[in-house]
Amino acid sequence: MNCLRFNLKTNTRRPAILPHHCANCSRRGPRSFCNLPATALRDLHSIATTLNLDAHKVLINEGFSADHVFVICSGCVKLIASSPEGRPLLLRVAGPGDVLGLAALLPGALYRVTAITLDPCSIKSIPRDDFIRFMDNFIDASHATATAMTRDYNSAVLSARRLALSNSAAGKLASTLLDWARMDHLHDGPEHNNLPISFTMPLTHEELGSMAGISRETVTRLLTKFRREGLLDQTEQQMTLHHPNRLEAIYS
Amino acid sequence: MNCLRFNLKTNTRRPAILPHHCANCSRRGPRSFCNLPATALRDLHSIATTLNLDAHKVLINEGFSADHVFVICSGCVKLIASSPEGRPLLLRVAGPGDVLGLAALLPGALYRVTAITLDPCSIKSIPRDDFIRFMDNFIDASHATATAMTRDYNSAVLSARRLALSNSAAGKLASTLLDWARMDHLHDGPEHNNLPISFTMPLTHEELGSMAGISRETVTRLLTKFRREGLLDQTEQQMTLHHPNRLEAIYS
DNA sequence: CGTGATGTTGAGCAGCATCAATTTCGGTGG
DNA sequence: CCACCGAAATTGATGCTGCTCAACATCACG
Repeated sequence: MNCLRFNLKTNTRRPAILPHHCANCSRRGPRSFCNLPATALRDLHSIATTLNLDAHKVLINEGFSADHVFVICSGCVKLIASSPEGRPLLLRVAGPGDVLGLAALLPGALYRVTAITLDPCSIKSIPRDDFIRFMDNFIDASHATATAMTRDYNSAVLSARRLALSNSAAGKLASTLLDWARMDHLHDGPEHNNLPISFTMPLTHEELGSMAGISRETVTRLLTKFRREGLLDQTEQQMTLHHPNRLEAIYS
Repeated sequence: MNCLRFNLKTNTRRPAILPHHCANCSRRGPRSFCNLPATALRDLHSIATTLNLDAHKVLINEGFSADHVFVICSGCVKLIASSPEGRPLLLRVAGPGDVLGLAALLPGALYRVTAITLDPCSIKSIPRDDFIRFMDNFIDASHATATAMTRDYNSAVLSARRLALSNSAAGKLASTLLDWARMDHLHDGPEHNNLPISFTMPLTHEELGSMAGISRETVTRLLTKFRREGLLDQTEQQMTLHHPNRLEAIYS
């Protein structure tokens, strides 16, 4: 299998970062936090600082005082919960339009996760107090924040469920892949169809393992097993699940 | 060991439910959602319906359309994420002052967890639209909601971490107990002391197991092992952790 | 005193983590 | 252009942990 990480570095799907005004942003999708009225966008732009980060840089450090909120303009960021002794747990991968660091809304709170860029990123950074004022001024903004927090919460619940529900490694990996696929295709039609799903998989086996709660070697073994059984295919970073239903049915 | 569940039924610590006005509520603590100015409380009271539920009743059903927000006035409610095949995962136990069903803030969202009362409960039920209007009218209410959602999120992350970080059952159970203890003592002083912690444990071994991601029998075995090693004690529903640090150090 | 839910303890087995060796592949530098 | 390097992927062998099954004890309640 090819090396995903290095393909990423030369990937041109995400173009070079051009500083731009939020009001003219073309990357904004319907599910983006920054899908807001023009007046709110102008305010948001005025209180934000743009960061341009290389790949593999630490954006948020678990345990540090939460004083900034971040909005991803471009690039991917992985969110990790860790503890001194244990291995890291990859909670989710955030993309353009996602908001990070919402724990900062609570006075005196600490960041509960670490955020690390997967590829070069353009990210807006907003001081806590300015963001709270922004929310209080624009009801749309406060609704968008609630939406973002709900998404965070749901994805954390999915993570927990994944790790607990199935006792077999195969089941954990299968539901990790399914959760991922569905996260990318929330806008699509009916949920429980059996059509093949394609999505971008920018993670290494190690990272996938820390997302499913299993070891790197087991990820390799299971992916080859799934491929042999015709359940999925992978070329470059594109992963295709051919029989979502059959993956769903794996629990032992 | 004594039977926790049945003790609970005859437990008088939580008095019989008396309908009362939110403004005069004596149960309201500093961390309660309903720790709000009098004007907001009057509005909250006017839009809410009070439910009095017996123990072991279903309050929220996973997968159903989220159209109500709930505020717990008295009693305990367990939050469960489940899936058709797997065993249930107990995410957390909510108590007085907690808010449930915040997924209802998103239009068209579904409840992602099931909520079941552990003992007789008094719970306020608020229709989605009224709650959103309430938030928009009172900035304090919208801040309190953000606080509640952050607590939900943090507790979901803790659940996920618990299940993933340690590969041994002992580690999972230990961190479950520690998380629980700390949830009850957030207001206390420094975090990393080695003083004994006492708290109420209203769960059966089965429920503890579904919280830690281990089997009922393993819970029994480990609790007796911990007790023999002097790490904890349990009389009735009171559990005392004697050496938090030593519990913390368990990872294999 | 029967019943059902819960707690306790023991024995055996399978699945997965772990360790170890090898391959593949991009990038780098001569 | 080739040799080297390091990161990631792959494959095999082995040991141990905790799940499962099973039998029994205990308790609350009707």
